[in-house]
Amino acid sequence: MSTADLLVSIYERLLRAFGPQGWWPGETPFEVCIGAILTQNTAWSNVEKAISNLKARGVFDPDSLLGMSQAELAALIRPAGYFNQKARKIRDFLSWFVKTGGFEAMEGMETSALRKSLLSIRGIGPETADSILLYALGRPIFVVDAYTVRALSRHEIIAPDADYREVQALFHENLPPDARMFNEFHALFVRLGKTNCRKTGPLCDDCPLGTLPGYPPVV
DNA sequence: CCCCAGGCGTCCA
DNA sequence: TGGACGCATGGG
Repeated sequence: MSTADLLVSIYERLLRAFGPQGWWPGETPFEVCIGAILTQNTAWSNVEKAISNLKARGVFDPDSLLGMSQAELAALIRPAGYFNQKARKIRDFLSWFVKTGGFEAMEGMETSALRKSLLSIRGIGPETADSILLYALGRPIFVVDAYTVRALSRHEIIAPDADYREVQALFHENLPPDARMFNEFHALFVRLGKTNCRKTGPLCDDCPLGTLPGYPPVV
């Protein structure tokens, strides 16, 4: 079985097991950007609390958020954890966002150039940048996260210590650049990880991926 | 009490 | 380049 067929097979199994996930769990591209920063190494339930604090205050827009002090912002996003760091990250992102010209300007930028620009923002790393590209802007960029790496490595498709670029290349080089499919695929990895793919111990016997027997490690 | 969550920057070899 | 560490709340 080719690597491409293997990846498609995984996608189909996850989709059959869990159904469409309907990501991103936010209403607007702006909310995706803020959520992507807030969810860094943090449970989504905590991010929801932080975002609802901002909405309740009526400050969930670039100008209002930039208009308050970093300490005020930090207090509002406290439930999301790392609140001092994330307050600075949000401010740095929003400064960039305004300077760049907002979503209208971003739409006009080439994906690779936009990705580089996002990565130049302090606090925006590969996963956060790619989440914005895919889920806020609909670019065909595959998002790699801890769940993705864990699932793939536990099924011996990648090495446990494979780096971000390597894992992303596995998808980019073996699947058509379909943003809708990348969207659903990554969300399904998260869905899988939340219940079925523990860090250690035996593979779950009810794993939708089964044992995927006989596949040599790809990477 | 423990462990973990949809990372990232810094420091140091 | 890459491994260790700090950042922090809330849920199981």
